[in-house]
Amino acid sequence: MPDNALLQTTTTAAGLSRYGQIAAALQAKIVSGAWAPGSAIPAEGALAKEFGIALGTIRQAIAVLVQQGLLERVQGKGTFVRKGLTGASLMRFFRFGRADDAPAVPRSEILSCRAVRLDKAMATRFGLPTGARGLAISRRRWLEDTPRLLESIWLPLPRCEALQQLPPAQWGDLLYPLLGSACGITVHRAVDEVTFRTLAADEASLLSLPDAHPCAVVTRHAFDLGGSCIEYRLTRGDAFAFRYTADVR
Amino acid sequence: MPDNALLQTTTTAAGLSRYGQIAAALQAKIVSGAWAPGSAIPAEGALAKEFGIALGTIRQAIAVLVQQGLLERVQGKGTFVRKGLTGASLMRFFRFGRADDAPAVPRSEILSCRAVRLDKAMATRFGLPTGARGLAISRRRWLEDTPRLLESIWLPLPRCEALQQLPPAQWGDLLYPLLGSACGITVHRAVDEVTFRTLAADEASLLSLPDAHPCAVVTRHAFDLGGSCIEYRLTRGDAFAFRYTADVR
DNA sequence: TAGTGGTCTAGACCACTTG
DNA sequence: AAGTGGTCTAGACCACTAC
Repeated sequence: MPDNALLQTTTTAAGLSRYGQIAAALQAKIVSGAWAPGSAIPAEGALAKEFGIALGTIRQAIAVLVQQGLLERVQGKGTFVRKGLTGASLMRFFRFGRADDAPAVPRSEILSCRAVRLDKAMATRFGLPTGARGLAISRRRWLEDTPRLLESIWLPLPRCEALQQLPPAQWGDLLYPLLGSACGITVHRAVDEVTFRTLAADEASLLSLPDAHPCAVVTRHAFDLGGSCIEYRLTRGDAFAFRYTADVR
Repeated sequence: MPDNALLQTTTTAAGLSRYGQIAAALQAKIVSGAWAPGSAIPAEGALAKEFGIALGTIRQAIAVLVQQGLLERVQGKGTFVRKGLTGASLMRFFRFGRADDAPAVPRSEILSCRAVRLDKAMATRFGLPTGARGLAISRRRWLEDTPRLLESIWLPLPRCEALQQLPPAQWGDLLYPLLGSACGITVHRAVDEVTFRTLAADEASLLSLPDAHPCAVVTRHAFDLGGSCIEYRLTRGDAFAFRYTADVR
């Protein structure tokens, strides 16, 4: 079918290759929720037929989204929409306890949770106007009988309204699964920045550490499937328990 | 050519797909130095003919090595063997100076350099027997007129012998390019581990910081193209200048 | 103009998973 | 046995880089 060759010329039409356009179409399906996290997408053959393209091309489009972490291929079973982050991953920065084999989920204690007005910096992160409403949460996390981490969390309020209806006692230990079930938000990506300072008096007392003790501060921006920021979090923990491994190239 | 279909059955023969085998062959060319860093490898068509396979298959093999960071494709020009790391990348952990726009290369001051016997842990890293010879280097790094980092570096000695012939004054500020030019070693990958502690008295004085000041410690294992460890490095710097960004998923 | 990698096709068979 | 993704082929044209 030599006519198809002409279609390739459309390459520059949308400023994107054919498989790029299709990848965008598939991504829209995922972001919109038409294809739910954890579910299988149609088979390659079916998609190829639907879009009127060759198998190799749809495979290339899928490869793009696999690379982005939106899809996951499983031999013989199908291609699946990836579930979001669990949120337990913050513990990767700290090694409490004696052995390094226990990346357990710390118990969460909600210290406070209230609606606030967001200042300019915070509102900008969420793509909201200054003064927009948000949820400010203060949380302490325990490992066995020791307080280990202090967290300050901000969430955009129109989107996370459902959280306010639920009593904090029913939140459980992980925020992200809760955001999924209560608010329908899938946390797909996060950017963590690590810095270092000393603890203020109130922080130190909450963590049972001496005043001015060194602490590591992890500042997290979390994003949903569409790339919008849906959480800003500040986590503080004992600097001497900090340990992180980075692979270069 | 239906006979080629039978060749696919060879898949399990070597426990590797055809493109996997070819990727391994290409990798051997790179690791052995037959294809030098920075040079172009033969064109896809030439390679396909040489191995007697289709274009798509050789492309898949090349894609594997691109993913591994060994090759780099440039549209219209060719496929090139990537040059190794420059080594300047350790500064990504620290933000000295007022603005965050100056990732300058700090000046290197060699404090000491001598041949030593490697203890068990160090020798094991280099794949050498306990007691093998190594080079122990102590280095201080300056930004403008301020000492910023303290480095302890260990290198395996049969391989890095050429360094001993060169007076440290001629080493320059970067170790990896030196390893390349003097010893023919390409540093392809490194693993950095970050922890925090306080400075010992001698360290503090060398860095013009108060005794017991908090410091970040970066422990680096560097590897050559063949995956052998060829450097162990311990870098210490002011914890309050530490800043690192990690992308999750 | 020639050479390179980038995109796309149409169809084949292989390997894995499920019923 | 049927369905899915994984591998491979043979050949076409497109887009970029050089000379």
